[in-house]
Amino acid sequence: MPTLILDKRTQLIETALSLFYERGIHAVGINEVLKTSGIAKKTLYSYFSSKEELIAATVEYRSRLFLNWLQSQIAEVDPGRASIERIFSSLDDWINERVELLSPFKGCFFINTSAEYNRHDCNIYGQCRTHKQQVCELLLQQCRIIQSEEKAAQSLNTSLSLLVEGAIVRAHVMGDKQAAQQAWTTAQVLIAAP
Amino acid sequence: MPTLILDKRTQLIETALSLFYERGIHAVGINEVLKTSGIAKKTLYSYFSSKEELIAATVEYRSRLFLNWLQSQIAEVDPGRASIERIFSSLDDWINERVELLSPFKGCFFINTSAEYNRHDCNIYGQCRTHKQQVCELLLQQCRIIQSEEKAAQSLNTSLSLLVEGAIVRAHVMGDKQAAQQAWTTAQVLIAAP
DNA sequence: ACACAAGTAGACAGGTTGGTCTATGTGTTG
DNA sequence: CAACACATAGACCAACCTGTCTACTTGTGT
Repeated sequence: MPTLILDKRTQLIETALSLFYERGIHAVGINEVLKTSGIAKKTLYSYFSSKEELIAATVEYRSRLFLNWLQSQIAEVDPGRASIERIFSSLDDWINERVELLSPFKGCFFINTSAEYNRHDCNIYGQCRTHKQQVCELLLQQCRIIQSEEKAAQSLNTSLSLLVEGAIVRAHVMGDKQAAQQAWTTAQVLIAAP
Repeated sequence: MPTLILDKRTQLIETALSLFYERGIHAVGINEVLKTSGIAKKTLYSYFSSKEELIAATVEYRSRLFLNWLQSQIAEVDPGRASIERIFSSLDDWINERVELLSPFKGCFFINTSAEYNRHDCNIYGQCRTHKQQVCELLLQQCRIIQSEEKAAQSLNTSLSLLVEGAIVRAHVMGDKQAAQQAWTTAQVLIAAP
């Protein structure tokens, strides 16, 4: 039964994600993932050839989860300015743990993972980079709508991306739970600027 | 000879910092710090009662190093706008590895460390938070000079802090080496805004 | 010359790691 | 019922972890 096969695999990934996100990847051993999920070691190693592979699958899973969630948020409002506002308000929801899917808030999983895996030839690091680029691309689409000139759109995109990343970091490291709101206040100035 | 005593201690901290910053804290064992520094295990445990204590000392050391460096950069120019510009250009120097003292660039040590130690009752996490607040305070002093109204100064301060943190993250995770320059371009809009 | 402080080298203990492997159970299918 | 794929439990291995401890070396001050 293929659904059952996927279930075990998914259970492992979800358990691993939850533990990795909460405490960091190196701090969590395979045995703890197994004990928490109630799955046998042999089963894990039938789906993943190593811990590294489980990590890669976990990062991939989180990336899809996050992008799908963000996209669904944008889909609820008009493209352009309203979507950008929604991105910041969604960020606020995430930071203040109003999104069950992403709770509890422990900063950005990809920033955190990049801290532990930052060698340029490491593909986990590459996955983190790709994820951030995808989020950035999503934002760029909205910038293009309110800035017809491509150069201006890209410039706005970068500025807004800086604010988004900054908000996540301030919220996590400094405990600034209003970071996303302040980021949006700042963003409005940039959008209004000539 | 007290200077010699300090030397061994400092050597350990500097070696640990270099390894921790490059590869993450959990990924580096005590034995590797010892082998790299050429110092005996017994000596380490005469200065620090545990790895945790060495980590704490390492975070403290990096915090002082970074703050002193940043302060010395600001001291070279006029207070106010020029100092803020200098902060962003120093950030650019750091990211692009023109500051030997801080090389090689591997993102922010405190963001990275927060990813591995994020429990609220963990004092290492507290150290990271304190460091960020100190950097922010340094920036606030400059904001106060160009914004006489306290509320406006704080608002500008937060906005600039978001850009600074965002630049560090974009540079590290996305490999955007121009992040600091773009952050400054954005900052100028905010400083000029009414 | 001798005591002493501070260093080195590294064995060792007890625990954890990632990963392999054997033995056993279970549920579906022919 | 028999065969099969898939699961579990957990022993086991070699490597590594933090931290302790013994034994030896060095340099300095009196």
